[in-house]
Amino acid sequence: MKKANKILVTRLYRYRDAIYRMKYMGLVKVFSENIADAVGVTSSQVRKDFSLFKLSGNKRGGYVIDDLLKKMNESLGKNRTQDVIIVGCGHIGTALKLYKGFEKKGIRIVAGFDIDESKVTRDAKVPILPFQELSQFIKTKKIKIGILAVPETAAQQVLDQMVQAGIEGILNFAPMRLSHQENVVVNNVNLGLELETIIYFVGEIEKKQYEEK
Amino acid sequence: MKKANKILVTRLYRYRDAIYRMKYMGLVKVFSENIADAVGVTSSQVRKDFSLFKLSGNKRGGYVIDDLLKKMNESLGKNRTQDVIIVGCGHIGTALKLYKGFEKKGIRIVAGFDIDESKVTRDAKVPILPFQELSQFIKTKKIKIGILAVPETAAQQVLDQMVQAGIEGILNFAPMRLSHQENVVVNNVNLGLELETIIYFVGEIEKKQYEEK
DNA sequence: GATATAATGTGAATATATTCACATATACTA
DNA sequence: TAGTATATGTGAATATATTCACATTATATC
Repeated sequence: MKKANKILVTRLYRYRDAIYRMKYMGLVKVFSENIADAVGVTSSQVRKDFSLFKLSGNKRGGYVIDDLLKKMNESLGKNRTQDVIIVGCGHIGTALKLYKGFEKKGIRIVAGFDIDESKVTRDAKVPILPFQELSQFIKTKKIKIGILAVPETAAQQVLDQMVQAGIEGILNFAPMRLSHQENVVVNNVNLGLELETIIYFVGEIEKKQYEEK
Repeated sequence: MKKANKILVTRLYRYRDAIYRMKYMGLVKVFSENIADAVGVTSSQVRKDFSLFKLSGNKRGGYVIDDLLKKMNESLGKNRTQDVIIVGCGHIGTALKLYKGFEKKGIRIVAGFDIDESKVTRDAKVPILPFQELSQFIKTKKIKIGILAVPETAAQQVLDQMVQAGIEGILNFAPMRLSHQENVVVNNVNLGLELETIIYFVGEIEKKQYEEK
């Protein structure tokens, strides 16, 4: 388990998801090649990644799924549910608040926050609270992870406030890089950028196909 | 403009966004270091990337923003708006349908599709149409790009159908790798995975800080 | 106009990531 | 139980990506 860089860790979570899917299909054993196929990498990549994370199997026998998942869960952490808040309850924030995919990963959205008082719903199962209560909530409930889904113009300021209150990891949907100390983890989801690059490469492929004719 | 790999192209779009922001702030000239700071890379990375894309400036003088943007737009394409459809109008699909950030990038959502007939809204500005009309719509309107926001279990099948009808680029929100021919471009947005990796690295940082004490 | 300064542009050097290839161990077969 | 086939695990080799460093040249100054 050497330098655990982001790309490596991301792949390991992908492997785990794929292996869970295989388990639910009834499989008991897997080979590195099965995992590789499911995730779209080479089998030696899988074995090398496993090696770096001290995940071992049986020579000739592949990996016993239950054992492997147990070890992966130890390394990657799946012991307890993580409480997460959403800051900004516009379209994206609200969609994430209702997104069903987090639960099975042990991620629980515990509250939303919005500056628009008319959006406040204190009694909902997952309440939306006024923005003024954000810092206090983070401190009191010791929230460490937040989703940032506010308008671009407010994003940096809100991030600073969240970090100030104790947030240590942020998933940012504002389409720009936000500055932060290096002891804060920030992942960015930039939807416009994702589409733009798709459009670019579709154009390149079409260009190439045209040239081939 | 050699091997235009994804990571390089993505950075270039980021540079462009940052440069537009600087332009709107009233700047006329930029240096590689300004761009680097805005995007969070080194200045030599910026210059190297520019070099690969045949984007040049003036020695000692930096880059004239308007000239640079013109050249970037030629390389990266921003001549015409791109029509995009959304398949699956659940929480995420609907949020994307309403997302304001696409427009300024020349991306126009022209329709949503859903298997649930009760969601159909033919007369809306951006209509939601029944899933049965998807293939015909793609063919008739020559749609090339689609956002896939259907449940995990349906994703592969729907992707195949979209590609069959003529889609060449897909932004996939289902949390798994989908198989496709290599002349189809697929980008994945895996929200659970993003949060998981944040949680992982927050844990690592906390562990490290604990050990330091 | 001459000189000093500062930024680009890019090969070369370095760092990082992936793949190769094979010794090793284990499961299966007969 | 001996023999064979096959998958792992990992150093070494390769490929890819980033950074260095400096020659070059435009701008600013005097």
